[in-house]
Amino acid sequence: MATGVVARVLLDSPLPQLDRLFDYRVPPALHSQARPGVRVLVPLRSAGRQAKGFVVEVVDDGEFEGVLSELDDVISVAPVLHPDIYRLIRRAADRAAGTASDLVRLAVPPRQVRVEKSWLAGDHSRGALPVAPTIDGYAQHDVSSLIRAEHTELAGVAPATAPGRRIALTAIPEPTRLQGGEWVPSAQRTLAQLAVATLSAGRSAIISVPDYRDLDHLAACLAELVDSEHVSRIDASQPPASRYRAFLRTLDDAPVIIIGNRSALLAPAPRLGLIALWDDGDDLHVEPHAPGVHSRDLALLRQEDTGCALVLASHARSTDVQRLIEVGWLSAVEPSPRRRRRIMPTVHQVSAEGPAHQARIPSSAWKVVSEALATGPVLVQVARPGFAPRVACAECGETARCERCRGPLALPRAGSTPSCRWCGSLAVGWTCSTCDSARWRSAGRGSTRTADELGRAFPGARVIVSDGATPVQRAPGGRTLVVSTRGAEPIVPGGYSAVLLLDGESMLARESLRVVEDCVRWWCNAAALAAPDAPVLLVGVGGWVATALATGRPEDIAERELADRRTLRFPPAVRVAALIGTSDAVARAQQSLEGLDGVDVLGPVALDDGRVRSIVRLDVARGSEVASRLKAELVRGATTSAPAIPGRPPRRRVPALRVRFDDAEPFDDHASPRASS
DNA sequence: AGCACGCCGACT
DNA sequence: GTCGGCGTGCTC
Repeated sequence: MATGVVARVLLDSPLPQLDRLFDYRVPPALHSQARPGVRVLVPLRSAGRQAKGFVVEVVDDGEFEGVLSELDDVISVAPVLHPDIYRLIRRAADRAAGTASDLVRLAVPPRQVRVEKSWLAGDHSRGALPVAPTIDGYAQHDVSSLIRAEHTELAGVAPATAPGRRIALTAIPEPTRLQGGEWVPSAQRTLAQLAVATLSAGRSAIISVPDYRDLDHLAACLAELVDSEHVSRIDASQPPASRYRAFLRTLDDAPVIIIGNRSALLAPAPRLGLIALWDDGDDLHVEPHAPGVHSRDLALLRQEDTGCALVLASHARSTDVQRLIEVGWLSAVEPSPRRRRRIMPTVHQVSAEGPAHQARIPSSAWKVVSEALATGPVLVQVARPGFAPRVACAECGETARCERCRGPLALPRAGSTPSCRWCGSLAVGWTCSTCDSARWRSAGRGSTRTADELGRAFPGARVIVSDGATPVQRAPGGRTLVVSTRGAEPIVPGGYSAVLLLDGESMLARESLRVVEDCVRWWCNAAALAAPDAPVLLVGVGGWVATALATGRPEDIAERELADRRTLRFPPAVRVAALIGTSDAVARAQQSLEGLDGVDVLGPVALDDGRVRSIVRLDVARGSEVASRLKAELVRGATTSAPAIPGRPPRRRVPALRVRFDDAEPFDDHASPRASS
């Protein structure tokens, strides 16, 4: 039916039953302002009740057959939800049985009126684009074709079929020096060069990295290649005003380099030419809020939408990337000439006596470290922060547990009172629950205890401790031992003269689906901070993993891990969806999936809060079907309240059903009492 | 979320 | 015969 100008509006509401477009008539006074992307105010259900929303499209003819209400107002003419971004968000939400508005929250930062006004009034012209830099360390035909391919796309090559435009890039495993003297990981410089090359071709680039240290390195690399007016930094840590300003800048017509973490992938980049993702195996790439999308998925979807180039770069390949390579979606690109970092396994044969014995360092490693210390700093990677990661009863040897919450106790520093790793409470007057003894002893070694021991083993060396709570950004050169927990390793000028990966055994002992690939990633990332020919030693790990590392072929590990997961039907060989809720709701959700090929369900198992959990495993090809059926169950669960049992529970406040896609945690099999939160 | 509609029990 | 309880369902 002809209804005049109609705005199709996405409501700003987390309710799954409102997660679709609503049609509103646009009154003539608002015709010029009600453009796609603007924030609007609309009536909902009854006059007087208003909801906020975003205009997704403006059409002459709505789809809705009934009587249309009128748009109440246009909040601002800034087109903050770009139609391309809406489409991306819609696809990402549908893949994960989530709502579009959950993702809009990530994509569009909270409005800042002053910032917006000055942007609307401002001048959006930019200076000249930079010239294309060379991309160091890679064969020109490998990487430059990424950028050049953009022009063939304009000539009409179908984006999804053009070959060689989606690559898994193995990063150069060594630090590099910028002109200003600052040292950064080579990987960050490569990504910056790729982005600037893209910009010089008149196209935007997005680079997403997991943490703020990567982001700072990236910003430093870009600073010497391109004027800051061409760079926009999108991350949630900045103050609201600058965050909104950086976001609005990506709405301009001029191409821009967008750097940031997860939400950078949802920034509206004009003429997008490149998406690059650093270290996709890092779980900081998983959005903690519902529906928990992974940056890698956003990158893949957006690449498909736009036909831009895609680079997934890392030192150690994730099984997810391995899968994409094996199905032919990505092609692997290596530095040229090949730079392989060999990580040498060291038999855990502790010296019989002397300071190395005290520090529990194998004698061969002790020799390497003492020699390396003469030429520069040495990195020692350990598994855990603090002094002792575990406290045990001195009588019976049982792990000491918190008397309040049963969490394990740890010793934050030498001589301190043990405290609970879960609730943090101090274990004053602790007694063993097994044998009633009041005496405890520390067990295991954390970063500070290792540092103490190493300081004694290598007299005269300066010892620096870096961990997640107090990370050290840069350590000085010279005779320095840097003891660091994984992920907190500082970069040093010229690279470390040796790297010692000390707690391989205990890191691998963790019960998790992804232990092996996580450990390999941590080790390879630490190894990449070493000087080019410096020795890298791994203590306490043998077998096929050690062989692959010793030959400098970590991708063999990804390949084998993926093969194992295929036989076991574990992710990423299949997708998974966790169903959590009342046993009724979970059972109904399972029923809704009956009759689908390539779908099986594990569970339900009871959780400790009375709810149950099932794990749905599905072939990758079944994704949209399973997600849409589960979404329908979520809508039903939110719409109809559960059949009230005449017994106890009168009204439930928690949602009856929660669905979470592609979360490996259910397979991790560590029954932590915190799982309920 | 809010808010209206409707069906059932207790009231003037 | 009618008032109002809250369970049920819809929102352009």
